[in-house]
Amino acid sequence: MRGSRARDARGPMFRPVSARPDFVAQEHELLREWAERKTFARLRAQNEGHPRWSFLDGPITANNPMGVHHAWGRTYKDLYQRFHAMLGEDQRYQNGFDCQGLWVEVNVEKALGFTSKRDIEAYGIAEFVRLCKQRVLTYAARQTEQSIRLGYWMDWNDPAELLRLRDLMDQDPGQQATIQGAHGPVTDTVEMLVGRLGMPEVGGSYFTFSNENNDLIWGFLAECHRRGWVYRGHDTMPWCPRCGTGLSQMEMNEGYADREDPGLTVRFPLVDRPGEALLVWTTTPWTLAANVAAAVGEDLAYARVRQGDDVFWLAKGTLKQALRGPFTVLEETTGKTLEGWRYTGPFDALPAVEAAFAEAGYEHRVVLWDQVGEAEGTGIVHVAPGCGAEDYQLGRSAGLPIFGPIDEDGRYYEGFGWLTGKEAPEAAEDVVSDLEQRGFFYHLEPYAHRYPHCWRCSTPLLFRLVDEWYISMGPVYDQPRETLTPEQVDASLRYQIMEAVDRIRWFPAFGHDREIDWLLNMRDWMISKKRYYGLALPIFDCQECGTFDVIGGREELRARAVEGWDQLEGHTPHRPHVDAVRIACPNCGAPTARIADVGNPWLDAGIVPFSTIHYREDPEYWAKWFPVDLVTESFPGQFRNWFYSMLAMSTVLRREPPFKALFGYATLYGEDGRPMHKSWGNAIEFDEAAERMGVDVIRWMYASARPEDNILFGWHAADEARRGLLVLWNVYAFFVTYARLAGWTPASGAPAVAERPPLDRWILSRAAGTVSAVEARLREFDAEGATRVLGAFIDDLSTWYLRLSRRRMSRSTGADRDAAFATLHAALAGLARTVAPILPFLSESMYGNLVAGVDPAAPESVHLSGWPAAELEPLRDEALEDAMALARRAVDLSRTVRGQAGLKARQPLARLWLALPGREVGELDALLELVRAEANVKEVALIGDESALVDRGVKVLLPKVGRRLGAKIPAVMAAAREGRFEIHQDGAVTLEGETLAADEVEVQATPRPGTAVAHDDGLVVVIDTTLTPELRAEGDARELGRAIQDLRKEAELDLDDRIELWLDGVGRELDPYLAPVVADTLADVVRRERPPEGLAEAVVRLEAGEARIAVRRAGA
RNA sequence: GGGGGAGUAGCUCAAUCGGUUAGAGCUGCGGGCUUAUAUCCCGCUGGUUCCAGGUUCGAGUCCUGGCUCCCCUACCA
Repeated sequence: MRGSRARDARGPMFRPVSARPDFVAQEHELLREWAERKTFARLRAQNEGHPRWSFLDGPITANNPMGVHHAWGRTYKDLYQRFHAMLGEDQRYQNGFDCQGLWVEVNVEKALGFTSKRDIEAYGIAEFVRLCKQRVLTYAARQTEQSIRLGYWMDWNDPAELLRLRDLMDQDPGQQATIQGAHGPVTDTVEMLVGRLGMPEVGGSYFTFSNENNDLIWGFLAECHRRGWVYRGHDTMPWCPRCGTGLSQMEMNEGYADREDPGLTVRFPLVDRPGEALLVWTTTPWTLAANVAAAVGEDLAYARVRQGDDVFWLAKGTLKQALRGPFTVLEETTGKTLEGWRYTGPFDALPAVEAAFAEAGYEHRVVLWDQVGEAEGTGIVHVAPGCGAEDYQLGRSAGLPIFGPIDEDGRYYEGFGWLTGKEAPEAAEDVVSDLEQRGFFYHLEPYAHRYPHCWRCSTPLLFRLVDEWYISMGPVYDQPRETLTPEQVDASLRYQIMEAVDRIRWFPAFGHDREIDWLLNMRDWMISKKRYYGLALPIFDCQECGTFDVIGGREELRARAVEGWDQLEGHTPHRPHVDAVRIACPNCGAPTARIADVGNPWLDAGIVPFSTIHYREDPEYWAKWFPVDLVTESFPGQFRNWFYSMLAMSTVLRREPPFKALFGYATLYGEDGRPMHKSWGNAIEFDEAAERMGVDVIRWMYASARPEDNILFGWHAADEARRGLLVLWNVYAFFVTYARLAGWTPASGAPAVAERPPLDRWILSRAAGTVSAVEARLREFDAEGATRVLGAFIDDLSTWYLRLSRRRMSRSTGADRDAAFATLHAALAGLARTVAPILPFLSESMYGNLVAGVDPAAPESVHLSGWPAAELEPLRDEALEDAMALARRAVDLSRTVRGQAGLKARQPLARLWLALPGREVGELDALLELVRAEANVKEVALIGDESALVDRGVKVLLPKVGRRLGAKIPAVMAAAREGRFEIHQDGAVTLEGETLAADEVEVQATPRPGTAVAHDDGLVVVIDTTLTPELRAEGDARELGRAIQDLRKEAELDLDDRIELWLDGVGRELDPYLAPVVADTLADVVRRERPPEGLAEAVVRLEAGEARIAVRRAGA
């Protein structure tokens, strides 16, 4: 139990630690403890007023429970904030929820069973918007709980309070309520309280539906308008007939998918050439009702062909692909000839078509268009300016009549005869059969292509003539950026944004170029949506004189309102209340209403560097925290979404970047490399992952992932990560186990570090180096590099330090034992603090036991303990680290050599010869002793590489001499391989008559065939394979020792149980070597006789023959 | 359709300025060490470096052509 500290005369002792930890249970316990002790609040208080580190959270859409992919980003967000907190820096800790827009609307519609916008209007916009807000509160509460579970330390709202507001809103949004704010209770109507979430007086997460957020976007839009950048576009836009809204360019990219459409070839009879017709191809038959012209390429070759009784015109290059059946070419000409030819359109009789043509005084004719090609179709393009953006452009420049055939649900308008009221895409079949009956049909075959779909509801998009609102991005100059004049940049917002982009550090670095690329290519920003729940665009459009104005804030609106203010008073600035307000048109004075449109949701997220840092209410505060030090999000999509909108808005408002660094990461997939999908069985819910994997394991997986690569997330990957953490845990568990046995605590004392053996000083140096390397990596947002550094240290600690020091802790006494305990304790405590930002639970558990539990003066949480770099730095000794690396490699080589010679590691050998690379090695004697013990040899002898024990080899440094030697290279290399060379006094080498200077070759020791030798980078190890009877006997004794230990384990004896030992069939030649075995195995009594029945016993195969052994707990 | 990037062991990825025997980790198999370990160590298996040409003493690397995949971008009918 935590808190129940064992105490004896020496003070508190470590609490026992299981070697089979339940990480998940431990995490829950620590969450409770942090909550009880208010650890996070204490951390904030501890750093208050210190130098600042400003992190800005990208809002998570509060529309569903949080997924494991969100946990990836939230791991980064939390670990960098924790790291900077340990550096003592003051932070804001404000989470954000993205609240407005189609995401939420679609889900609420689904819940209500709605299928169209008419359903919403019938239901009531006010009610609908209220349900949208309630949904946001529901999932904000849910995601808050999940984030807390992840260990994410933020200034969270109490989830229960969010749900209470939701329920109060459900009863009556107008009722008064009180919530506990940051500085005391706050009372307001429920609706307004919700609108004030995240504000300074309320605290907690920010919500993009807040009054302040909406208000500041109004200010931004008004500023754009002041500069003349806001305009209304009358254009043909991609349109989702289900959602009843246009899509911006940013949204278009999400929804491309393969689709099959009817590829229809129709005939347009020529008015002035009886019996002849143009052949025209389209994949959208429903647009034929809006046909206005047929376009041909001016210089393209066209042919007049006869097929039976028919004569057709089409591009020469398309004859084979477009025509069915035999044909005869009658004539060839260029597109220019066809210009102006009149033809009969397929739906000329429809009233709407007649009216549009009559108004324009126009008849169907052939026009020239440079975009016409022959790759598909007939080389004659059906032009419907009301049904396609390019058609629209052509229509405008050629002065053609422009009319759109469909309404916002995708149904034909009045005036389209039998088509009226039909859904346009579904009408295709009827259109085809109608054309067949009326003689316009030529051919139909399915056509597969990539077609845009609504990214939200997957409905195929239509192209529809609408009014939308835009922010102009300014001209694109056809010249390199560096040659632009300041005047040119001042005239183009996109280049101003690019200047901000240049001033930001992008991780990974390609982000910079990708953002610039987007800015160069993007069109004007479409900011309107014909929907209900979202930012109310503050554009007031006078129906009398056509002037529009943009209102910059709620107060301005109040001041300028001439009617309807009372209906908005007391409400958040959402539809429908805001729709009631009228202002006086600045031009003609007429009462003017707001346009019905709501805003693009990226406006909501883009303003947060201002709204959430109180740009308007507290400029001094804002200036302290802006620009922020870091934003981080998954990068797919965000270069054109959040990153873009923040950059654009900050550039307009401040002409400076809103953040100094951006860290982006890729996409999360299932373990099988495919997107997570419930029906594919590879999806993992966050809650399930947290409770089965443990969040520290999850965080370690995420932190160690390469952020620019997609991550494959799954149970196997989690098991692998857990194995790594268990190594750390077991080192810790070992320490605690033996420290408790020995009664050692930090209060027991230990020799000064300088007095400890090199191995101790080495691991302390490694700990110090690890902290500083981790710090350097985390300062550069390189969590992956940090985990690699930590992993290497854990490996060193476990497989080298602990393995070599184990006996000092389990069997030694006095200063040597204390030095080992103190060293391992310091290494583990330092490691716990270093790993704390990444593994907040595991580190807290270790620290709580190793430090806080035994030292009342220490900070009570690892997260309050500060970054340990400065404390550990004096322990650094890089020369010792280099030397140790060499020693470890020598031991590895000795094992390789033993393997070659068939000698077990347990078999002592008389001698090991070692040739070191030329450089200086510090503390040589101590290290050689270490190698001796670890390699299990009686003596280590140093040899030079000229020793008779090894051959010498020559490595030709090709990069240096390759150019000079040229064609002689193969012969020279062969000579080097075969040992045909002469080494001169000065180090030069002659091969095949070519003399190479000393710096052009590397002379190295190589194994001589037939000896047990291994080498690596100048290091050579040779062993004496001769076994004397004494060595064999000693080896047998050690084998016996191992077998006894096995038996103890098998008999489930405690580590400190004394035993009685039976050795049957063990020869007297082993006697000189049995003393350490008896001591190690804690044997009080040794009986050289057959063991009695019923004991734990085993048969051991020794060099000297089989022996039977048995153990029994002493006194049992 | 346009632009960019990448194809190397069963999987994930290295390989300096072109340098001669293409390496790691994971997986698999064999062996070893160990009363902290679920670990670790050693070895083995595994390669047409996408394909076809070219340049060079030498090509995974450079050049040409093709194939495949990924990313960015894009309503050509």
